[in-house]
Amino acid sequence: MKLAPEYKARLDVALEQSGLRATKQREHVFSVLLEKTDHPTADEVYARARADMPTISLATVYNCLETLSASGLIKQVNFEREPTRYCPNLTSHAHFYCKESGDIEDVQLSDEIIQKLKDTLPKHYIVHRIDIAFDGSCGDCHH
Amino acid sequence: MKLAPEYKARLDVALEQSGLRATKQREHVFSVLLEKTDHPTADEVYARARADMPTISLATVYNCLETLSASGLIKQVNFEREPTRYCPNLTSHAHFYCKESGDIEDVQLSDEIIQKLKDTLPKHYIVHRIDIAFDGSCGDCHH
DNA sequence: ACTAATAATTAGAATTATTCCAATTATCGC
DNA sequence: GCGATAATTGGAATAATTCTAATTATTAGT
Repeated sequence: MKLAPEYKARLDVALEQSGLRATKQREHVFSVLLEKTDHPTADEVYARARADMPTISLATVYNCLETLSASGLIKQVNFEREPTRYCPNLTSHAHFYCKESGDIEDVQLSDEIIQKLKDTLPKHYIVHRIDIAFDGSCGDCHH
Repeated sequence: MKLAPEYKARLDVALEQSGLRATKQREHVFSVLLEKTDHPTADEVYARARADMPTISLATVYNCLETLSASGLIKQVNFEREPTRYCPNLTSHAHFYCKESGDIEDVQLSDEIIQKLKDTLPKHYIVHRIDIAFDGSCGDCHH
């Protein structure tokens, strides 16, 4: 679970820009998210992080997820009332949540459709973020 | 805070179809949501409901909001980790959340754009619900 | 209307995800 | 390496929501 040099560099730059320190824990939590991009919850990240860093605390996992989000390295994803999930995919995308399997899939969105959505708003509105979540079944997972 | 006959009829039909009873509390909670469509939270609905029905409990408000949602009379709206809000607008729409004022606005969406979004998914996917939330500032509210 | 069966309401306890707190430990610039 | 500052830690606290068990209301059948 070592962070590839390109991601390590990206992490250092992003934290630096936010005036935050690059700690072992932040690096490790980032690597956990990059390793398996299945949108884990904080608890799941905690469980995975402890495998290699048994002394990390849940509070620190929450702190790291928060600082990584604030630095723009990861995104938070919310579905209804479920626990927040975390995602290192920084491109414009929606999420498809399959009720049958519980899997969450990234759905790439074109700039065009994002623009069309923004165009539905009054012109002077400023958009900081668009969240798009599909609920349904992907049909690939009859169990 | 009396329910207009058309809404009373709609409520009765929808509850009937779900095999649920039309109780005073369900009617009253529905009327609270129709009266001011500003996307109140359960706590806010509770406060407003108590004005005319002082004995209603918070648990009942949650129950009513749940059954009204399940019967398709209202929708639940979630923003990030904030408490769930409730909305009697049943048309296809997104929500715009203004960080400055805290106001939530309905944004009508054309069938065309909804279809375009669905088209980004593999053809065999079945969509039960699409949630679209904008975060930003509406510019109308500099305070 | 009356009764039995079932469903809904109620108040409060329980749960869950998350945040806060105060003490300890680590990091960074010098 | 040292001192200042920031981060981590474990546990307590919080907030929204759900659960539970007892009471009350509604409905269908008589």
